[in-house]
Amino acid sequence: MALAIKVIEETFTPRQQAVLTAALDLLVENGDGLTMTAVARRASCSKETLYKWFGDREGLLTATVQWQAAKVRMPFVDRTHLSAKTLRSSLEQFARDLLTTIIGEVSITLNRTAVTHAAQEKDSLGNIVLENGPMAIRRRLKPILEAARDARLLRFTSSEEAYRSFFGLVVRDVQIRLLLGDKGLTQSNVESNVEADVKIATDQFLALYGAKTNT
Amino acid sequence: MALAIKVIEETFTPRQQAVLTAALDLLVENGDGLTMTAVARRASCSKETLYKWFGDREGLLTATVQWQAAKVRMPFVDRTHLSAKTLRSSLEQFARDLLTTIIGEVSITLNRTAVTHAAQEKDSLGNIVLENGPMAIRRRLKPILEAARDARLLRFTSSEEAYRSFFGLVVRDVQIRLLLGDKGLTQSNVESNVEADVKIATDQFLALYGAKTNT
DNA sequence: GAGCAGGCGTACCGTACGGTACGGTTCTAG
DNA sequence: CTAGAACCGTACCGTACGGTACGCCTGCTC
Repeated sequence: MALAIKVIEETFTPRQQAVLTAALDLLVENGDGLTMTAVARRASCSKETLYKWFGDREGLLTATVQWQAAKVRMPFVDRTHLSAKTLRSSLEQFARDLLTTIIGEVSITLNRTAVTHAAQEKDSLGNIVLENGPMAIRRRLKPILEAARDARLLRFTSSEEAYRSFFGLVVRDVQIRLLLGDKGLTQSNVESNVEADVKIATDQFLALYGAKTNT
Repeated sequence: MALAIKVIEETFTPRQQAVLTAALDLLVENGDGLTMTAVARRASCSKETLYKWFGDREGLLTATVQWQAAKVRMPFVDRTHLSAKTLRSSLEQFARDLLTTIIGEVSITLNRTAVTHAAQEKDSLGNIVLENGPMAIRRRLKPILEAARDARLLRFTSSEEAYRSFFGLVVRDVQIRLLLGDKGLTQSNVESNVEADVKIATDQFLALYGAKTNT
């Protein structure tokens, strides 16, 4: 809980951000096998500086993931006047953002790195990614859903369940396949289908949870 | 393609299977950081034997994942006489198997290992997991769906789309959260909800794709 | 200009681990 | 009984990498 708030406070000097960018680039290129030496060389700084700024490799990695993950910004959705139409477009917006984020190379890298670390009892990176990924969306989406329910546009008993259904309908098997390196799922391949998938997912979600007047 | 067939052929002596079991145990315990020395010690064999049998670390890992992933067996579903009732129970069975597999410690470990390797341009493990996970389910489920469509029990244009919706409705955000080490999602926590989730997912899928007579 | 802080580059250290070599032991074949 | 294969245990080698130390340069302050 303190984490999400802390992230926003966390500020880095431009030079430090340049270092983090280099680290992220290497992460995208070589996966978790990034070397302190490599980062130092890429960022044209000394290893000593890296250790001074970030403590150790883990710290550098955490800073990189944190800094990058916090960049994922969800667009603000107008909640004041909800209609069937604005609700649909809001949902589509959410679906679109979720999908485009998930299929991005940076997101894939961050998720892979976090998964790798979760396999070693180090769940800090996993928590960061969770907090800035699924949980962030959940925090944003649930109020909308509940407002829509109050406005009799949606029907459900548990907003948690509704959120998770939405997530599933949007993400499907795309994320896990990308994480596993499925070559049948190139980025451009998925990208070109985003709009259609967004439409389908939204339609399906509304079919399941929309009040009768919605189609 | 040749891979899926090869897997079945692949046979290991009991002794070798004991070694693979040891390797899997260490994988579950320590994540991908398993050491050849550790495997040798755990399995009471010499490193030289490991290298003789599996070539190198990569080979041992591949053999372990392959051997374990192939153990995931989907129950056979009767396709001969489909009714609304048998269709529903088949779908529930699929959902149940998918969920229980995904939340298992072994599955989590295998997926994490494969994801880790996919981050290093080594996608062989990812392919194995994909082939024995999502793809295996898809291969099994799609014929059922198509048979159900022919029997006027389901309605869809693309069986691929229908399958992916089913997958999404069942898995939702459970797998990615487990892979990321979400502590709010303990195994027992999820386990106790499997039946309820299976029911919900099946209901939702039938609501979306069932012919009108189905509820 | 002297002193000093920040930071670059490089050399260095220790260790962990993949991979190999080798001696000793058990089992099987003939 | 002997030869040899299979395999265990362990010692060993080379390297890669995390982390530290140090020399040097730059720029800033008084």
